[in-house]
Amino acid sequence: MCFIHFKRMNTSSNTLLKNHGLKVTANRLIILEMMKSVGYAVSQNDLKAMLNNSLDKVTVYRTLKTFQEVGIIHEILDGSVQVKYALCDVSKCNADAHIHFKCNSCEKTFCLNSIKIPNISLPIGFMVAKQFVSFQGKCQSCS
Amino acid sequence: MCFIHFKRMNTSSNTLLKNHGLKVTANRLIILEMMKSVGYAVSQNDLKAMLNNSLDKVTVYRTLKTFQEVGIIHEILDGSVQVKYALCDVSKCNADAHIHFKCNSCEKTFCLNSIKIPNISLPIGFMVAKQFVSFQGKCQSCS
DNA sequence: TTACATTTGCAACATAGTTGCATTTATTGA
DNA sequence: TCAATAAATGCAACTATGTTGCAAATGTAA
Repeated sequence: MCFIHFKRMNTSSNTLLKNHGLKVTANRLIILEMMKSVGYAVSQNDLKAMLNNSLDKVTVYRTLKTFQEVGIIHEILDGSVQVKYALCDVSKCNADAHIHFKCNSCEKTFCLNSIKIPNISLPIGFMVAKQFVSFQGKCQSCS
Repeated sequence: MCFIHFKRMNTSSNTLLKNHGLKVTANRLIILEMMKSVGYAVSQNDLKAMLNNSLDKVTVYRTLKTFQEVGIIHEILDGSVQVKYALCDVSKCNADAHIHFKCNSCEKTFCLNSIKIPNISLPIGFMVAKQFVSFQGKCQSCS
């Protein structure tokens, strides 16, 4: 296998995993690199296909779950059937909750990291723990 | 069957269907009445269970799809896996896009019809067709 | 009341997500 | 450097959800 190669290839992915208390494995590095390079949100299946089905779907599933738990990636619900995932911009994902956009032409979903969710006040008694904001339409490249 | 009974039972559901160009059937009336009475958003499966599995899941699926197409109900993405649906407040659902709230205690999701989605400007080139805004946390009754 | 188009339920299939378990792999400390 | 150990991986099998085709049942309009 080529895991030593991978380990040396990208130090930042390597330390990213370690900093979150995860073991550095070939699969985790491959998935991380792939998510970094594509630049848009991917589903479990997208990832598997992008990697030419070289990984079992369960491995992808559990890797994404783990990454999400430790805060390396975050979940995105964009109105399509599958859940998508994207890398967190900074360590604290929730601290700068941003907007997501799904293009109905190219079918890609991505984070608009610079567009923060505005402050919306709810009736008394509501306690907000998490916010989901997704828009659909046409992205810059497609319009 | 009891469809004549149902037809007479609730005139408003009856005319609601007719006004949207739909045939008045027993199943449609039952689903409509159920959604009116529960007061929160339901998934395909929720509905089927609430009706004691008396309807086939395909019927529920197609009925919800039809209702959505004609604008009787709208889709809600609340951060859980399944899509949920709720009755539209007025005929034009999109015209007054509102916020949704999912309570993590009672697990109910509902429309906050009075809280509109604020204007969020995106970078030039983005065309927004649809907006999904959901908050999670504790609702009034549970906090 | 009949004719016709639509709706419904069944069967079957498609897709996504999930668990248990045996094997493989990474990390730690000697 | 290597053995011991805990964690990660792949396979098989399963659950839940969403979807289509088609024949039978039902609603609507004339």
